[in-house]
Amino acid sequence: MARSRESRRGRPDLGVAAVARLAGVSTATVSNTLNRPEIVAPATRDRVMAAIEELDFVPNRAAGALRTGSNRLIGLVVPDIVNPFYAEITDAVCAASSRAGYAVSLCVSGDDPDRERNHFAALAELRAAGAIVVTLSADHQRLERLRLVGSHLVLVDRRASVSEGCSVAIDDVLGGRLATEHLLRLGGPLAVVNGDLGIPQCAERDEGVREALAAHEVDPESVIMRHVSEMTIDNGQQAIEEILEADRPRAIFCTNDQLAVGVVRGLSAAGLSVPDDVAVVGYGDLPLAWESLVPLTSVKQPKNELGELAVSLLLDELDAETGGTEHTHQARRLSPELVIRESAPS
Amino acid sequence: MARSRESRRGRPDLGVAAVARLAGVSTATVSNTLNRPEIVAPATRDRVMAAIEELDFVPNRAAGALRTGSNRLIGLVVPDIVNPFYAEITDAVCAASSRAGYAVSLCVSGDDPDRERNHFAALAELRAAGAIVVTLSADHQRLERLRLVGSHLVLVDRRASVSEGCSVAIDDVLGGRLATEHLLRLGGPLAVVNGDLGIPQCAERDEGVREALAAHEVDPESVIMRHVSEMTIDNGQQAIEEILEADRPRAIFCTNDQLAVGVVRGLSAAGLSVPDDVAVVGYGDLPLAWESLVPLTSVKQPKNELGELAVSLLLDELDAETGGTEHTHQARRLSPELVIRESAPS
DNA sequence: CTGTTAGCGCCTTCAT
DNA sequence: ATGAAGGCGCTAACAG
Repeated sequence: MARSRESRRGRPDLGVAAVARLAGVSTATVSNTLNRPEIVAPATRDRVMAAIEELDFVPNRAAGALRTGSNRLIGLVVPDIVNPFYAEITDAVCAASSRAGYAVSLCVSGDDPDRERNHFAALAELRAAGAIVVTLSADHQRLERLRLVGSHLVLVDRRASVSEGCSVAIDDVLGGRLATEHLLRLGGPLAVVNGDLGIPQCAERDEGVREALAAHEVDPESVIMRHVSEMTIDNGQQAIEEILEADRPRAIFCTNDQLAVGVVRGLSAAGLSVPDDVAVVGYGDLPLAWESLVPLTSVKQPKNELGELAVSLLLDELDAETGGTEHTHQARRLSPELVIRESAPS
Repeated sequence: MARSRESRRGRPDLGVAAVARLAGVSTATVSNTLNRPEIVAPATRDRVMAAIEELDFVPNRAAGALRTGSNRLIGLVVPDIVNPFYAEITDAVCAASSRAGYAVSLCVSGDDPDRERNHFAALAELRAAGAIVVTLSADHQRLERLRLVGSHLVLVDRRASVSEGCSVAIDDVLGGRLATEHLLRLGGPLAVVNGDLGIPQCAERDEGVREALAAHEVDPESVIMRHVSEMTIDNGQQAIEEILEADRPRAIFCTNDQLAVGVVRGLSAAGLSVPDDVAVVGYGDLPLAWESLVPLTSVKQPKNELGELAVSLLLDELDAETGGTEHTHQARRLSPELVIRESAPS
């Protein structure tokens, strides 16, 4: 096959041998200057570098990977790249990986097990070093299947049941508590607009609410609890309309920013002022929060750290295998914090 | 190195040879079953498939790539993955690539030439088949440098100066004209809030405005033209405040949705109703547009098609090289369309 | 510190 | 339709 020597657009695909010849050294020395510069004599190293420059040599990683059995490539699976939450995690993962010299293979799964599996098959074929997976709904079994493909994996945004591997998640109980405590200081009746408690995140945020209530000796029965099926702006607006028919809360905690925007909108439509009449706290601190008409006080999830930590846990696991150091799986939790804006000032 | 045979977590890394042995055929037949199933006798094929299944064999793509000189991998460079515009393009690119059996290596460049170059170097080392690049500000020279790395590339969202390669962009002149024509029908004074005309997209949208003006015989001098340095919500709000000091437009075209949201906000603050007193059209059709308090009429850019077309142009170019068919570079332009919502109804 | 050498796993021509 | 064999470019022993 003639083309095999011309993958770089016409120019023949030279190899270490050519560089070695030009520099007057052996191929091993070329390989060493590339992979372990420190063990090569500076003078030789310079000569080799010059030759590389001169020939415009680009090492063929496929060959290296074949030889060493693994690639500096990590897979990233996210359910939805348009969602800013996942987009920010992706951003952080790309940045951290690239800093460590790894490429990132992205798969937008749409939370579809098939696409997830396809991507994993591809990663296995590429002999990727590992993968970072952000799964929305995967059950235990589905996760196990993923682990079986073999590459090391770090789970993001899932409360790891067992420490069968590393994981990074956000402490949503704490988030719920922070939001609730902030609102409780206002003294009036509290309302909570949440999603389906079947969703782990929602359940945890709810738990945080209850913790705060208990700590402040507030009767949970006195709190207006509302659940919507989908956590959208429209449903938020509808929820507040229904609430206002019977009650008049002084403060409302919405377990995501979309709901909060809807609630603020409904409140305004009802002639109520935010935050003067009713204070509102959202969750997620998405762009939506600050772009909102009245900028939202919201629970900020450390998405950057999430991504970075995921990469560093993965790298640690990889280094352990290579360097023989010990690696113990960890289930890390990151603390969110409350960002105070106009919808619920301090 | 003991590990080299254990890249898949403990299980030894079997190869075609093991499969061949189990199936009682030669390695060539295994390879054929994998790559050209149609030329293998169905019976043999089934036996091979069974053996593959049985052994849980995963072909090593690195070896194949080494042999054939290229990988089923395409690189994607975007300036900012959190921006929904680029996120949607990324989404489409991932989907289309994966459908074609290609993996996607993502690089978030931050529009930084260095990161861009790093990623390209990595892609070259991986012998990626090609790359899709969405560049914000790259000058001609920077693009040339990218092409030099050798892999085939498709440019997105840049008006390709010369047809040195394929490109896909949106016809922003048309977008500007559509928006303007829609507003012109209202008859009152028109205002345009745009960004720096040094940005090609802004310049084109401006040109579209002028085209529409000319077509309707409206004196460009009668139009209030305003330019902001950064196209943010805040600047939009400020722009409208300044405009209102001297004028009272009946319709406003903002060249992105952020500006439009700001303008709507400023209008409301001034006690003006949208769209009854003033109609507003945005550009981009981002989530922001429909999440806005008064949902924005906006120019929708076909981001999905952008991404898909980019992939298919790239694949065509690759196939041409492999299959010997002809490929002619094309600079495609996609037409935006106006999405009518409340801020400027029909 | 540097050179020699033997494959990594697969694909592919050539012969059967 | 199938088998045998060589080599893609690089790395990591090991020897010097």
